[in-house]
Amino acid sequence: MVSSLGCAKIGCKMYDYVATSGMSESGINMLELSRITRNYQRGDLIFKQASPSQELYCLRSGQVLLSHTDAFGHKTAFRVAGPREIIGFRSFFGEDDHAATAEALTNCTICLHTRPTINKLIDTCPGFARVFMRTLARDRGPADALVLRGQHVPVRTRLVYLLLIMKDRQGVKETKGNLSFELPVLRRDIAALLGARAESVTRAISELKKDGVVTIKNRTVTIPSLKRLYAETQRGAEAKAAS
Amino acid sequence: MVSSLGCAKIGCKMYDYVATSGMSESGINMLELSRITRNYQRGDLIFKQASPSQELYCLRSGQVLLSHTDAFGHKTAFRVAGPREIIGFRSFFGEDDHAATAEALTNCTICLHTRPTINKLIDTCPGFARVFMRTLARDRGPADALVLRGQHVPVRTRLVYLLLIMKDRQGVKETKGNLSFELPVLRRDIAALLGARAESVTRAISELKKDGVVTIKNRTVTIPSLKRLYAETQRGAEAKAAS
DNA sequence: CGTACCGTTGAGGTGAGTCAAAGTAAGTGG
DNA sequence: CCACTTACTTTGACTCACCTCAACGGTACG
Repeated sequence: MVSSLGCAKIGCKMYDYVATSGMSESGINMLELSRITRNYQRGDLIFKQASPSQELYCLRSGQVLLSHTDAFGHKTAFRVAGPREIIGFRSFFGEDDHAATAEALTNCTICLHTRPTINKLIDTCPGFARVFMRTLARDRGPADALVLRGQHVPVRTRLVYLLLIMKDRQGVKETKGNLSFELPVLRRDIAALLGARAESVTRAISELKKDGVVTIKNRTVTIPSLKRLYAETQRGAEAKAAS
Repeated sequence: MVSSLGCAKIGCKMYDYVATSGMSESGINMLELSRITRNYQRGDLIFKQASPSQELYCLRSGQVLLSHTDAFGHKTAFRVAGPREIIGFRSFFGEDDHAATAEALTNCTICLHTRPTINKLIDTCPGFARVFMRTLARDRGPADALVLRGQHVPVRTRLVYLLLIMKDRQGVKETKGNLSFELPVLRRDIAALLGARAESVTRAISELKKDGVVTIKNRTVTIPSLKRLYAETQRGAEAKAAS
């Protein structure tokens, strides 16, 4: 079993929420008492699309891929969650079955919080509800990657956007002027995030490499010039102002 | 000026929320006192992308198109709101600038609710917060139309989905076995909803007509067989089960 | 009767999907 | 340590749905 350190000690998001919502010790104790900690192996399903949503999941370590499979059997990924992020909240508060599948990209440790506890927290502290409303409102859910999936933007550009997002989420190393970081996902997952096929991702990668914008070797991304990467973003964007 | 009937009398959504959240008269009075009613003409902007979000808008009559314009100047519509629907709540609770533009498709009457009132309602009644959290969680926002914009689904099929959604939202008439209803939007808006171009929509429409699935003349949609229309939905969906 | 907007139709180009096959990396068991 | 399996990645050839551009028809309104 995992260490029994409290949420406070490990910098858990739920703890932050309870704390910033101006709640006393009692709220934190409530969380601690009902918290369930689980470990997942790489590849494990944390929850599955269309299964009932019972808990709120709070990542302590590891990475999780959230994806949605439509009626046509097409898988679209819309979020990569990391430590200190909460997942499953949309279905939880929507009181709906899970709209997405969560899969462990790496080994993960996750805290589960049950409905009675969360409801009690909401009832006793309006601030807590307010913080969560903010989270819900800001999370675009499957739309998070709206840019990433707009058909009018070429795969190459969408990939660049994704890299810029990933860069800020993953640990970035700097070696002799080059930034580099590790991708937490496979080609096929990148494809799912971009709404493209793995082959197209490969082609976009080799194009970007050819043009010296970024190099992606296996899981390692190397950026010679961040400026150059940002410039890529503007490709074909002579921004015809909207009506 | 518009009639001063209370929200209760006109079946306003906000009133429902306050009522079902088990709140007393006081909550409803609070709403009534601070409510501002406005009229908009067809084509008017109700709020604009990137402008600060100050109020919650509750439609009393008319139809509103919600759309988002990306950095490339591409407009994507993601929702058509009608009477008794609330708009602008995502930015309101996200405490962000508006992520979308709301435009009146027809003449509209809309109630505005200000932040202090809403906050007070949340603070005094956890049930009210809970109801709104449910709304926020269930609203996919710009992703609502995820199916409608999946590139892997042909425009023709996406259009059929849209028609099925519209059918349930608009008043449907039945004349000698044929269902028919009015589209509240222009071709260009349909295109924005589908993530396609107006020309492609036209082509899809004429194809569907040729195959006798639906007829769309100007704004009037005629459906000879609902069964046939649903069947259209399955086009090319030999559902290769996802991995 | 012109202006303006919407809708339709046609011709042409292309980005990305599909299919198929070869190359590479990683784990397993003898 | 090496064959063998399995999974992931890359490359190439082909096809097609949709975009783009451009012209034309229809309807409303001054």
